[in-house]
Amino acid sequence: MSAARRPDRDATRPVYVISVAATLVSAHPRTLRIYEDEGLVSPARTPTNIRLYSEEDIRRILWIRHLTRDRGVNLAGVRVLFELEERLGKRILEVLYVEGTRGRDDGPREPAGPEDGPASPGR
Amino acid sequence: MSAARRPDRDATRPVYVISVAATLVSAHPRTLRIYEDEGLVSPARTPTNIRLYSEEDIRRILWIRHLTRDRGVNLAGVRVLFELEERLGKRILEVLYVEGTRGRDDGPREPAGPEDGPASPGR
DNA sequence: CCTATCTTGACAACGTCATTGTCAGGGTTC
DNA sequence: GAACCCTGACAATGACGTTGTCAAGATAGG
Repeated sequence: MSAARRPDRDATRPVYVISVAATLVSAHPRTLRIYEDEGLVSPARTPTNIRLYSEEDIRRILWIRHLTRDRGVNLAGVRVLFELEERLGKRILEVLYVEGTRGRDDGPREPAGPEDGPASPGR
Repeated sequence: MSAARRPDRDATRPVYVISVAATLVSAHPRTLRIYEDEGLVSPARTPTNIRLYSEEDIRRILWIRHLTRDRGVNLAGVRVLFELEERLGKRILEVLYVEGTRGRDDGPREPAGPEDGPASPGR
């Protein structure tokens, strides 16, 4: 599983409908719609207006979940952080994970995000 | 010394007691103590345990006020932002102000760099 | 000495927020 | 036709930010 190296399996490819996406991030569909209303994530839409989340969208949402649940940051804070990330180039948040995983064993392993390991939520 | 031109006017010099500091940032003394409990600011203390805020402390607090009141960020978010700033070296927050002046010109001249700029919140 | 201000700790009120949940009326998918 | 999606609304729950006060004691300055 998780063998995604096919070119056609782009992480930006919209594939998950909201119920699946919600399951993937352990949140209520309602919550995902709220994130979208708040401008924190922008899933693609089918020609008939159905939301489709890509792998990147999922990762971005996992960032939001991490920041809000583990760090106690509210959505306004998440917005500022994303805004900052967008302005300062890329992954500045990744720096947080190094500390977020508490424990000083400088393991070169992946920051171990909520699940797969966060990658910059570039939209 | 490599210090500023005037040791007497060092921005790190502790001078304001809590009531004065509270007035300067338009907050209740209680609020400043909370900021300290949250580890967001660390004013110096006299040998007899009285809090003394420096100009830098004041600026740091003004940042907190701006982020919380104008941006809606909670204290947990402020903590993450400060942490990020500390880790990424310099004033990353300053970037926010460039955009912060967009939309509503709330331009809080106080917090940002009316004098020297955010001057990394230091500790 | 006296009075104002400081200290910590507790408790509370007020408004806001994050999240989940549901109900409605209607469209889409298979 | 059943299961899912859409938007919009309303609400409950728990937590947070800020201000405010009360207490009992230490400190500063005239």
